[in-house]
Amino acid sequence: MEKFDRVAGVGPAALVDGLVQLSFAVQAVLAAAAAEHELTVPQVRLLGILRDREPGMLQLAGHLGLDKSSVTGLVDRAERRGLVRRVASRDDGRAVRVAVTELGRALIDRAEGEIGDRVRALAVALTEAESVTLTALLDRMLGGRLGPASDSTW
Amino acid sequence: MEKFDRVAGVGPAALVDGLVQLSFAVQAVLAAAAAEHELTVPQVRLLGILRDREPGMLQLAGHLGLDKSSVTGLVDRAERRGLVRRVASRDDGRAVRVAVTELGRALIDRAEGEIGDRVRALAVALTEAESVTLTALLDRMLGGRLGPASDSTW
DNA sequence: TATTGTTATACTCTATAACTATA
DNA sequence: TATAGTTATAGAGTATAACAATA
Repeated sequence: MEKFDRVAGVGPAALVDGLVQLSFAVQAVLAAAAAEHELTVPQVRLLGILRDREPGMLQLAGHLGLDKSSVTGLVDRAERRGLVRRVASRDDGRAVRVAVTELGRALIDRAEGEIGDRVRALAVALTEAESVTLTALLDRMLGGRLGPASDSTW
Repeated sequence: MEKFDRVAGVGPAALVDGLVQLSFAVQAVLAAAAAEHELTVPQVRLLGILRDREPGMLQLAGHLGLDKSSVTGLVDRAERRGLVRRVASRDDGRAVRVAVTELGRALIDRAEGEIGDRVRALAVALTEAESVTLTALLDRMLGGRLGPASDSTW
């Protein structure tokens, strides 16, 4: 006991604080980078998922962790802007699949580039070795979900 | 070059991905813990700031990074629930200060306890040494803002 | 009956612009 | 005039409950 009390910024409380503060910093960067392309964070997530998928509304809701009715609105707004389109399923008259348009794909590519730049900038204070260490720790915390960039969905 | 291509989950892209994924994980935990006490994340931030301050609306807007009109709404909803109250300033007839009530203080204490537990749980996969390393890296990224827990504001 | 998706409704959060009251 | 705060308005995002159409 008394293992941490003497050093400010160390110990379980500082870890919680750091994780929370960092999450706000990352989200702020995400929102700002998205806004630069007239997107919101949920819209970026939506388009990111659609980059290599053409899911139904329920699958989309599952990916996003949202209610299906929320996804209806999200897709409505994206469709109104020409970023995605609903495609009627041939085998199931009730179902639709959601596909990204060329416009949407171009937009998400640019937005994610900007997001990458800005998030990377959060780590400029770290040496390359520290970045590698951090990446490994994040991977452990996320249960090894940090795979090849291709299926980075968040 | 070709420094990273061979190992999945390492390299700048994996770092960006990890930071983004972690930020979503932390925010989800925050929202869930807050909801358990019928709070939202912005309400938790508000009450957290008021734990050791009694700021005016503009100062509050500064702390939260929001427009003053947004803060009006935030404080309105908290006041309606009896969590905060507006106190008229004696020296300036235009100004109000916002103070947390006993009810609000009790609520934020419980909510932050739960948040601490749940955020800590995100790091269970790490050894104690790794946690210390991670905390130090977070501190570096945040520009040394991880001080004693007392002024943890986010 | 069960499933897929939309609609109706309601709320929180946020911003911009215009306004009130005081300084 | 400048400042502190509110109001009016608008829009995104989210959920719950009820509904329509198809399976």
